[in-house]
Amino acid sequence: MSVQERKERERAVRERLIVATARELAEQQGWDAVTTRRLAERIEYSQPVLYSHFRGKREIIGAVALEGAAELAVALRAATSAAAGEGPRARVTALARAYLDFAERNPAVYDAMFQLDGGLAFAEEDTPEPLKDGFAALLETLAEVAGEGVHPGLFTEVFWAALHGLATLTRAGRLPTGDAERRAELLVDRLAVV
Amino acid sequence: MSVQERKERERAVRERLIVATARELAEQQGWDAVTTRRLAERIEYSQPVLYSHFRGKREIIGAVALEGAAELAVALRAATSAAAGEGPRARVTALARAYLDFAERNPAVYDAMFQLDGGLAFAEEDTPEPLKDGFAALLETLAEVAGEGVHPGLFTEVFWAALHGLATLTRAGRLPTGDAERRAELLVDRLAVV
DNA sequence: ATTGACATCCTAGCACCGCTAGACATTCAA
DNA sequence: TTGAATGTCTAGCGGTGCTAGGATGTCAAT
Repeated sequence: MSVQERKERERAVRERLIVATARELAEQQGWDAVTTRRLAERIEYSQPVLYSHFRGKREIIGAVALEGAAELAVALRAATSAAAGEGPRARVTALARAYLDFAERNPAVYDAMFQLDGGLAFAEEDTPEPLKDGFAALLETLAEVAGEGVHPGLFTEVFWAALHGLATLTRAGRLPTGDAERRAELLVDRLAVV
Repeated sequence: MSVQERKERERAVRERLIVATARELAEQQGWDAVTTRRLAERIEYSQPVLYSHFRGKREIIGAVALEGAAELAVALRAATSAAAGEGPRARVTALARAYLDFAERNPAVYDAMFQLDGGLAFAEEDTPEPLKDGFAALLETLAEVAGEGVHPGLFTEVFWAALHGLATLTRAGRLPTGDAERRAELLVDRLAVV
């Protein structure tokens, strides 16, 4: 059965290549430039090969989104644990900064996660693990500043929504550039109960 | 010169028809369904007529966005002035509710304003008047709860971003349905200084 | 009234999109 | 050696935004 195993391995490699290439292309030229033709050309296969791995373009976006969610969770935990000894206030600030930083550095991935339709289920039973984990990473740090009598999950949702709003409006040019840091500080000041 | 005036009037009418039809179609079936062919068919003209009014589809989206911004400003002012005698806290709550309500009732228009590319300039010198006015409507009510030493404009940006995050994440199914009201209350409780 | 210039509008078509049917080659078990 | 199964490709479908160029109508000047 070694032959079959090798084939499966090669298939898995190619699938990762597709996702990585889609992501790269999206970061370089935006998601509009990620067409099945261009993507196929870049991986040096024909278009139908894409459809032997994914049901369609939307699933490819979904795959990039999952990859991004896992990375975001890692980045958030890295930031908060780096500020572990500095009290909840500093941890929340670090969390917010890390979140906004991720959105700014990986705009296409961020879009795949929250802006585009990747066919993923959110806030439901069959929500993929990386997405739940990303939310969990937020919850871990935010739970301790939710305040008395406030449900930590609800508080996390609100905090997350605020960060998401800042991230998207900033990047879409809807907010003046330059004050990003001050806005983040104000948000943490007000929302977090320390 | 009356003939020419009549023609200009008719042109203006047709332009409004295009925008209204695009909006209607978008609200009924989503922006994906708003193709130049379908739009042309609905207004009972051929496709090229659209391009004698707008440079392209993006400008049509932009026109819908401007219309929406004006309506949003009206809705926000109506809500706050209805709660005029109830203190700042009640006014801000009414404002937040009105904003989220508008986003929920007019999803396609909201998308045109903040999600899609309508080719509009935001937060710049040549920002169209309706957009500035929409922000102004927020600012009027929020300025009095910005808190000491906090720039009202900056505070409004943060508050707006939070509302925007709630609106988009809720509608995209990224947040559990049903708790929308509690999230809005929490947001007002924390952000507004009363 | 006729003519010519101008404005208006439509038909037809471009290049591109996501996606798929069916032909072709290759690989493997009988 | 052969037949089936697997893998990949070419070619094409119906759709998209957008536009060139021709047809039609309207007007002022003769």
